[in-house]
Amino acid sequence: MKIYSTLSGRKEEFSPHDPVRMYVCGVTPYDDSHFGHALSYIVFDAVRRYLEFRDYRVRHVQNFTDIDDKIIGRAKVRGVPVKELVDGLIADYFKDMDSLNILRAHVYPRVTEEMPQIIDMVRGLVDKGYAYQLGGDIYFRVRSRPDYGKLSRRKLEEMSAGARLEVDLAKEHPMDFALWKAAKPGEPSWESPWGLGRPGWHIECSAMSLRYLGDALDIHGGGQDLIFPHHENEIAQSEAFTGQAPLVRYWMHNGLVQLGEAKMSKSLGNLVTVREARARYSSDAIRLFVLSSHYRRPLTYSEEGLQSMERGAERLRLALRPSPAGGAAIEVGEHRQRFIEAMDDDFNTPQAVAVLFELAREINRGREEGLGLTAALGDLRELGGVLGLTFEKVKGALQVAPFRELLDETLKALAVSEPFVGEAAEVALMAKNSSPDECILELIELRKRLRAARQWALADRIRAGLGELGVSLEDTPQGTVWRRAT
RNA sequence: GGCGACGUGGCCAAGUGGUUAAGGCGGGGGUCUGCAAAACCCCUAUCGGCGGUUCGAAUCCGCCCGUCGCCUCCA
Repeated sequence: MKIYSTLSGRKEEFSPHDPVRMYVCGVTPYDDSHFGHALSYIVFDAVRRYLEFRDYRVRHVQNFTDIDDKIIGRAKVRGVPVKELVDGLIADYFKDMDSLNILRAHVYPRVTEEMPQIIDMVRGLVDKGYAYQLGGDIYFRVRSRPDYGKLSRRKLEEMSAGARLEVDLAKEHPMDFALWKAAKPGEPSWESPWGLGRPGWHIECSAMSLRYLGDALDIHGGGQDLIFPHHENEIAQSEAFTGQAPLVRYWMHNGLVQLGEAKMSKSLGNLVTVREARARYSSDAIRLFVLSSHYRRPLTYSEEGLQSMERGAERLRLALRPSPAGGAAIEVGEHRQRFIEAMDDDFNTPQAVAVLFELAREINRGREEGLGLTAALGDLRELGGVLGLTFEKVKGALQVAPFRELLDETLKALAVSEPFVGEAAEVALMAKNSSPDECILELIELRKRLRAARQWALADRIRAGLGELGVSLEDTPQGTVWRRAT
């Protein structure tokens, strides 16, 4: 199994600890989760599920950066305490991610609950000469690390040259970054050896990954936008603190979501939230959309793309329809093998998805030939599950009224066509207090009688009417079945 | 300005030196069906441009054109 690491710029053979130490950068909860978050966490969810599928044990840690300028600002705007804002948004985060069938990490450390560890680390860095105090602030001395820039492939000289920096002249080097920031009046703060303050942005991930996973991680994941400065700084301070390198064996960075011409981001305001996306598309459709392109490539959000994946998801679901136990089983070992080969190659989910569709075709073909499908169906479900597919189509409840109306209209139409009036009245009575499902079944029953009498115009009108209400009919040898249209 | 990524059929998207260039969606034709639906079968690309390396390139090198990301908060 090979994984591409940003640090080496190459695919490398995967040889992790047991259990695999996997740290994924979490969100800063100051607003709703958007599609970019969905992409990142779907990707790393697939990574984790695949590792577990391959019998690795995985210890998965993901943080919440629950204190920072944006959070403080947002809390002020909304007039609520920081803690209240953050707790609510974290609850929403879990709701959103659950709705995408994303497995929960084993630990979700929060910055505000890790202060002693963070302060210890900052103090250690000061003691070892890697950081210095400036007023109530502590800065990391980037020049103390000769390999600073190794992840993002930058050199300090190049960066300080053209960068847009508000230069704090007191800092020893413009790129020195804050480990600890002195408290501003009215903002949340914590006691430290340097007075009241709060942690800088990067230090928490170093402190928390060290605490929960140790000083040598296997996988560290996040979006490509975190490579610099966040992960670069994490490497610098962690490796300086522990004296242990490399901090991470496999740096995995997912490509960013684009919306139209530009990156989707909070600051640009061109967001599609997870909730909005989820209201329109099934979890499977969203996951297929994301996983049909390689995780290291940018992905352009598009309604058309999601819609086409919704149809694809339906195709997979239909392939899983139960089938009577048939004769000789169809051969599917090859698909399983190709799925594994694809995923072993740096999580090539687009190829893995392709294998799923090919397996679905194989199943449908076998079904037509009356072959045994049990093993094949099991494989499709299992391999799809590795990509986090549920094969469920959860939709809002149908409203009964339109179906009652359609039933009434149909009965009225039937009133002028003799042989059915009696039966129709009977049915109408039965339908009086029925649910949408019962209405649909009544309509199907009426249509069945009409078809038996070769009254196709009326029969087709029922089908069309149901179609307009989002219900599609399928006449099979076993009778007529209905399902929610995609 | 510095660093990096990308440009494959109508749309999306794998492939990254050598048999027929995956897969999805869409489109066309057929089978099944009263008609549909679903499903199956068949068809629908020579890989941004130019030049080079090679017996052989979408796949390596150079130049050009175009798109995007990072360098500042960000998954």
